[in-house]
Amino acid sequence: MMVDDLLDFGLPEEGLEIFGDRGIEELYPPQVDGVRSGVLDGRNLVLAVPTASGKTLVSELGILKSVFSGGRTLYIVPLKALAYEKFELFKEYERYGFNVGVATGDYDRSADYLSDMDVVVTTSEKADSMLRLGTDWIGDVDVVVCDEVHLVDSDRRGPTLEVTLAKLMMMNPGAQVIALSATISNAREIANWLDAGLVKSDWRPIELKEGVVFDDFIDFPFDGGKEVCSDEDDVATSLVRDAVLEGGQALVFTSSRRNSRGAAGRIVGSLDDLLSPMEEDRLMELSNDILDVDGVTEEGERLARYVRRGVAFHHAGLRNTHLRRIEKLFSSGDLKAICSTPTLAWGINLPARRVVVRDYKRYDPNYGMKPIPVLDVKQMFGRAGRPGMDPYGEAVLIAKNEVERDQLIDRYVVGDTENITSKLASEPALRSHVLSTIASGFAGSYSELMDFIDRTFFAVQNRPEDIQLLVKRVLGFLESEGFIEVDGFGLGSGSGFDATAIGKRVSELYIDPLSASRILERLSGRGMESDIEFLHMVCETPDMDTLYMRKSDYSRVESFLKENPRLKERGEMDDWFLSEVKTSLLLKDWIDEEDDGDICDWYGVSSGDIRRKASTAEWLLHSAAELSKMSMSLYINRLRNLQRRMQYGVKKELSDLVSISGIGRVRARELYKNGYRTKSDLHELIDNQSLVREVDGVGAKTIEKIKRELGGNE
DNA sequence: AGTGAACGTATGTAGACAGCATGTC
DNA sequence: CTACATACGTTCACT
Repeated sequence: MMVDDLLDFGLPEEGLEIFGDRGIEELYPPQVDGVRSGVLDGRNLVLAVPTASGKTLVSELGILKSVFSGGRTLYIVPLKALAYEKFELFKEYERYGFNVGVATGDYDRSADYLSDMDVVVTTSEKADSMLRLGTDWIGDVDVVVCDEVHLVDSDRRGPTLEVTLAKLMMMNPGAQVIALSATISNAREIANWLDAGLVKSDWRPIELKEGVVFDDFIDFPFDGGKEVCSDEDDVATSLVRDAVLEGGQALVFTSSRRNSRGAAGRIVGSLDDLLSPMEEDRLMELSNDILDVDGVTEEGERLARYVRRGVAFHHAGLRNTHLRRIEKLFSSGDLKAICSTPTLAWGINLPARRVVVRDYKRYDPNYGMKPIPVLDVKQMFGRAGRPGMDPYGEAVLIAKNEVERDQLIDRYVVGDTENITSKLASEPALRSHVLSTIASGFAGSYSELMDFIDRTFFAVQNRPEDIQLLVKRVLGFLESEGFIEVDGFGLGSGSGFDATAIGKRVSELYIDPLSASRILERLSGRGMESDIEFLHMVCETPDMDTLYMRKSDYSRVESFLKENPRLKERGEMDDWFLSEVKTSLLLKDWIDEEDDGDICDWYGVSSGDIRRKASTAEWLLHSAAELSKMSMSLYINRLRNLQRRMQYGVKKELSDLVSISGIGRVRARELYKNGYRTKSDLHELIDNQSLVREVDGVGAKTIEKIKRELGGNE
């Protein structure tokens, strides 16, 4: 089917232009199936097809059809980075007078602003949050697109996705639902849930050879085999060099951050003779950019050193700027190889000629090393082959012997993916979503609550009765904590309920009700004195992921506790408590302006981890301050103060300086050292440019920026 | 004494969403 | 039901 033919199916003519501009003439087979299943007639659709086989376009057919007749679309994705990526894509529509917006936790726009948008791209949590806040326009949506629906399978985030979809469908009964999924075996079940047609296909726009390597030979069960040119003693390195020799790039997936650095370290050097002088010059430049952002930590320095030679590692501990930069450098072809933890498999599309899954096992504290799900490996495999650039893609696992090779082929190449299952029956998920369902008025009684649960994916796979016991327990918890009020005596099927003011606020703040109850308990207690006690309050909350206790951490943490008996009283001396304390100490060092490199060394974390922990802490400190306000606690100012320091990682005395854009913890400290302690002190600096040189890290450009900001404000 | 291969042992382990008010180095 | 790769320390042969 050609794009032009879509007119017959009801696509507005302008839609043709959009696709035409992208150079699309003919539809892929799964896309044709989507059309035949009625995307353009507003029918619900589940599209279970491999990555990069044109899923987005099918959803766009529904979106364009709707939007051209005055409709509104909500497009839900699992990652912030994906939200921005889709946002950029849909911006093309603005040419036709449509408004496109993004809403994520850190790129937030007012509900008012978003209500003028025809297409809003958002994460599932942000969508959930907007529902909790009672955002008006969300009840006026005509198309709901859910990208990567198979993530309802995820323990932590799946429940949010299914609850949010269920609510959106209840609020917008007439809306078209388009769900995009990886090829999962029980896609039919998802389709049943969403009352949708199903298109399932393994078709790919570019040939993908999947296989297993052993003894310098890749066995592609469906595509013969291939000798690997192995002049390296490390298999992964040989595979990478081999791919680069053929003019391609390679992605190597590893099971841990350390392994990703290690694998990259072994590849570095094996590509030197394959880089042109021009490429070397460019890489040198890019490497220096990386040092500019983070030249302080050992890891940042190492990353820069590797990038100089065409290789990078990639994992969630790196700073966001580094991650985005590495991704960009790989798609531009400057980098030849990336060694990555599973982040890259689920993030933005970053195709490579060859994908090497070096580690197919991942550590699980309950079991030891455990083979990862087939879906995860398929997701990594799916990154092989750049459409239009590579003749084909190759994806391989590495085996250490023949037996393992055959096992790997059976399981990961020939085998089916696992079924996905609802994780809604997990207590942490349930207490949060039950509260929000009540607080936002979706359910005012037990029977309404169960009616709602009946609309979730959980109810498709289980009898709702199976969740009742758990729901009752959760309701009991919410009532006893004062987050909801229940009519009458006891919980019966006839009982009605409503959220209390504080329960409503907890739901809006988007924190786990258990976090809220812990915080409220601390705030009502007597005499919190030192910063560390507030920081620990935040770290003992289930919303904070605490740090792992290394052997070498015990002495440090235990001796701190010895000097702080008040803190020591708060818990048993078990690993759980100690890791809370360790995390609190990291946060304390952050707001005491300790050096990045030192913090990384002391706590065994990466530089991006510090910021991620700090930002979670800031959110929780903000929530604590809000709860404090409602419960008349004495600590509001204290919490606000800490929140502010947490945001920038500074001591109190810098808070004035740091509020100026362009000035962060480092520059603020430099300015302070040079006698500029407040905004008004800075006017002197601006008026007397010759003094600028005295302050490290503050150049003419920054001064210019400060000038503009201060001039505007005063 | 210095170097370094070869072997033994201790160690640590993936990811990333949310509020709020505006902008890192 | 199910533990790996790696960094670091020690030993010992050889210059």
